[in-house]
Amino acid sequence: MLKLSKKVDYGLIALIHLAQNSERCSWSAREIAQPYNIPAQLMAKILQKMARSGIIKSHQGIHGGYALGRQPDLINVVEVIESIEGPFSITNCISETGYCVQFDKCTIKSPIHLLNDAVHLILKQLTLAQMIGQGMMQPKYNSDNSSNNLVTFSSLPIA
Amino acid sequence: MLKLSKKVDYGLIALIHLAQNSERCSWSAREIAQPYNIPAQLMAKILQKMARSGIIKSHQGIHGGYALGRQPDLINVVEVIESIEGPFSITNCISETGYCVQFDKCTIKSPIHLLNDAVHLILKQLTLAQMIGQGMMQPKYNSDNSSNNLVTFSSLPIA
DNA sequence: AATAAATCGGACTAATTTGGTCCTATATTA
DNA sequence: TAATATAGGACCAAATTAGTCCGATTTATT
Repeated sequence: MLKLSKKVDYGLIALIHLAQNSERCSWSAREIAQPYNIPAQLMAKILQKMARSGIIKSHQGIHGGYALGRQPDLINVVEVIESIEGPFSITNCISETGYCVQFDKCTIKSPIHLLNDAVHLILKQLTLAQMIGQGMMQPKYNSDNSSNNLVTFSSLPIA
Repeated sequence: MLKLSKKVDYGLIALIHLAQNSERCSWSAREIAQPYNIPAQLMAKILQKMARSGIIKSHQGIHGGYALGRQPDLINVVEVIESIEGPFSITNCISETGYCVQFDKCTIKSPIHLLNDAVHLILKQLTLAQMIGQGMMQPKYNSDNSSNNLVTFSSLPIA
């Protein structure tokens, strides 16, 4: 039920690892996986997917490995999810493969859409930079006028 | 990945059905399920769970069935999810059965918690009343001072 | 040139979760 | 007392997710 998959968890852990250990410019899948007890081959797969989407960059060969592909403030959680699991959506009826059988009888389309967009926005606004504590969770004013920032983490209780 | 289950979908559809057809005070599981092509026995299970938590009320016997247990504006999506699937959480590590193996090595606890609370809040604020169009998606001002209304649907793009 | 250690990526298997069915018991009303 | 409903546990099926295996390629080092 509305759960983040382990793969995405692992992906986020890897990104945080890379961000917090950027003095070394190449970490192998095994090196990243080991300290967190994550299966190395699985981690490799996840890193490959994130590499394909440009979130991280890879280089092959004997001293190959991974590093961040962008600065932490330019990497958000939606990208991570989508690079690992494909297009983001909270229900099955909003997939690219077509709509569900019940679609025309479905009474929850529009509220679900609303929910979907709300959650999407939250995930899009959470960046790796925030996750590693660069400006994370401090209340901040939303003084800019790019008014698609409708839900901000800074307005949350824990903040 | 972060998907609403079919059971919750069905639960919401049932609630909307009851809310929009409240002139009849008793709908059987089969009657509710049929028009949406939902398996009747499965719907029965879901209704039973919602009844146990008080969201709907049931009465048994030959002309038994279900009706809303509260007014639509007093029923929110978190309750529905939790009545059907148990405690709400976006990751497995925040379960009541204890924390995951990686917990102490886990670097994403606090951002995940943040996410969890944000999504929880959104779901809690979406009521059945909003879903059936009673005040749904119209922009409205947040003039009350119960300042835990931090994220409002009225502030979303689609609104 | 050979070797070692890494990524790349498809195919496959295992484990878990979710969706759905079946069956028996109990309640209620005509 | 018969018919039709809910209640709910046990169970099976389907789908999804997690994890493994393997062969190919890349690249630095010896």
